[in-house]
Formats: sequence, structure tokens, C-alpha cells
Amino acid sequence: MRTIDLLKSKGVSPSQQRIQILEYLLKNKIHPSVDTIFQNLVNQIPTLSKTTVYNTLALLREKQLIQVIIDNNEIRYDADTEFHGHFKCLECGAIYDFPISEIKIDISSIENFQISEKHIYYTGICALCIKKKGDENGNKT
Amino acid sequence: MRTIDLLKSKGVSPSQQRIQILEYLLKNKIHPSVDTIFQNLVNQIPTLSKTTVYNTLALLREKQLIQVIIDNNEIRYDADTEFHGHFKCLECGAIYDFPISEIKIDISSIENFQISEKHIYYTGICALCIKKKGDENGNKT
DNA sequence: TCCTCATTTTGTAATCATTACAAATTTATA
DNA sequence: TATAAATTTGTAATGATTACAAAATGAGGA
Ligand SMILES: [Mn+2]
Ligand SMILES: [Mn+2]
Ligand SMILES: [Zn+2]
Ligand SMILES: [Zn+2]
Repeated sequence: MRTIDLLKSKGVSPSQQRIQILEYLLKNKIHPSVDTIFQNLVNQIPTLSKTTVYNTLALLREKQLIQVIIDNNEIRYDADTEFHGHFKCLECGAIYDFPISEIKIDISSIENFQISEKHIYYTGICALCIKKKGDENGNKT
Repeated sequence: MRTIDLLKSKGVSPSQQRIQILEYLLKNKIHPSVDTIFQNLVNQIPTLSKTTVYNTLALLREKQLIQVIIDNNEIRYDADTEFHGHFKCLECGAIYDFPISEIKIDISSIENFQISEKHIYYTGICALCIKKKGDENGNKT
């Protein structure tokens, strides 16, 4: 489905800014921050305002076209709304996806609760950064 | 174990501020924010500075005496460092615990990653707030 | 085509949690 | 007690997010 139709299907009128922001998220699965999105689109839309990025992301989230990743310092965004886990590398800042097939919880403590969002968020150091560190230590020239 | 000994066991010198902050977290399992902690302790320690609360919490976290709950607006703290899930009520702001016995993930995508923290964070509306809402609608006087 | 009104976008100022930092205080040690 | 190290404090700075009102856009009707 084209981005325009995706927006229309949720009753959102497809302005240039909205199309571009959603398209950026659909094409760049890097869980970008508001600032990353802004920096990458301001070339194509020179008049773009950061407020528009914030407003649009809030709207897209409301319409469940994107999800938000709770992060320590800044919020990051994801056009993949299927349930999956996220791993944030504390070294390079990258956020990786990982699939989750099942969670066993004793729901007795949150029985009758109405759940709207589920976040699985790991932190640590990614394989690339571990390797990089190893190389640095190995190369005692 | 007394709070003082708990601190000593991690090599942290037990100042009055540190004792009180950790003790507060141990006795009040409400996942308080920095501000809640500060407001509740400033009576006992009138000279207490919010910076000290921040510094102490960062130290206690480093020493793994407490864990941090990633939240949308503000960071919340938990002296229970055992792995468990958190549910935040979007209505009243309360954070509930729930036990997790097992998570099945396909680790192939994050193989060789070094994991340091695992967060399971749900949001929604708690049973109390659902009931409250129902009562309000039912009481059409 | 031009006008009008609703929607959307923009820019700036305000907010608010967190951090930086240097001075003041407390604590440990000799 | 004297001295140095560790800790705490208060204030200023930072930085992401939000509020808000003016400017731009765009669809529909005369
Ligand atoms: Mn993702
Ligand atoms: Mn907890
Ligand atoms: Zn990395
Ligand atoms: Zn509630």
C-alpha cells in the first residue's frame, strides 16, 4: 500500500510533511529520534519545522501507524507496529529488533488491567561494539 | 541486613543521605520518582539537595542496589533488583509489579550481544481506575 | 477565477527533568 | 588539632518536549 493510502485508511489527510515523515520511517528501520528524522528530511523540505515532526509523530502514534520506543534520553520511533523486542547498544546507540514468541507471566497481579502497550527493552553492548573493543585491545602496536 | 551494611557490602560509605534514600526505597515499594523521594525526605533532612538525590540514585544504580524504570516523562526507581515486569497506569500514574517466569526469544538476532538490563514495561489502565470510571458512568444521578 | 474558512505548518518562547560545576560542609586520618 | 579527601549543596546550564499564535496551504463554493 502506498504511504498516501496508508494515511487515508486511518482518516489522516496526507500532507507532504506527513507523507515524508511516515515514508522515512517505513524505509529507514533504524528507530530514529525526532532529531534524526528532522535532519534527514529538512533537505527535501527546507521549511520543515521540528514542531511539525513532533506533531506528526504524535498523530501517527495515535492512529497506530507507528510505535514509540521508550528510551532513557530521547524517544525513538518505529513504523513496525508488530510486537517485538528492542535492544539498545549503550556504546553506539543503535537499537536492534528481536522477535519474541512468548512471555509467561502470572497475570494474577494485573488481572482486569487494560493493557495498551507492551515494551520489551534490553540494553547492553552489541556484537559490533564488542568486536571493535576486542580489536582495539588486541592491537597493542 | 541493615541498610548501612547493605551499603558497606558494596563499598559505599554510608552517609546519612545515602542511608535515608536507600531506606526510603526499601520501605516504599511504589517506584517513586526523584521528586517523590526528595519531597518525602526533605522533612527529615531539611538541607537535602535534589542534586544529592540524583547523585545518590546514580551511585546506587551503579552498585546494583537499585534498578531504574524507564518511563515516558520521568525516571522512576525500584529497590527490588530481581527481574520482574512493570505496568504503568496512564490514568493514575501508579506503577505495578508483575512476575515473569519465562520469555521465549529467537536470540539469533542478538547473539553474542552483552545484555546488561532487561525491562518489561506495559502501559494501560489499572483495575482501580477502570472501576472508578465505571462507577462514574453508572451514577447518572 | 477569486473568496472564504478550516486545516496544517511554522517559529519562538516556555516548561521541566536532568546535569554540570564550583563552593561549602562533613568525614577520615595522622 | 591539622590536613586532605569525600560528600553535599545551590545555582546555572542543558536539552528534549510542549504551548501557542501567526503564517501558509488547500478545498469548496460563488
Ligand atoms: Mn523495532
Ligand atoms: Mn518493581
Ligand atoms: Zn553498538
Ligand atoms: Zn490507575
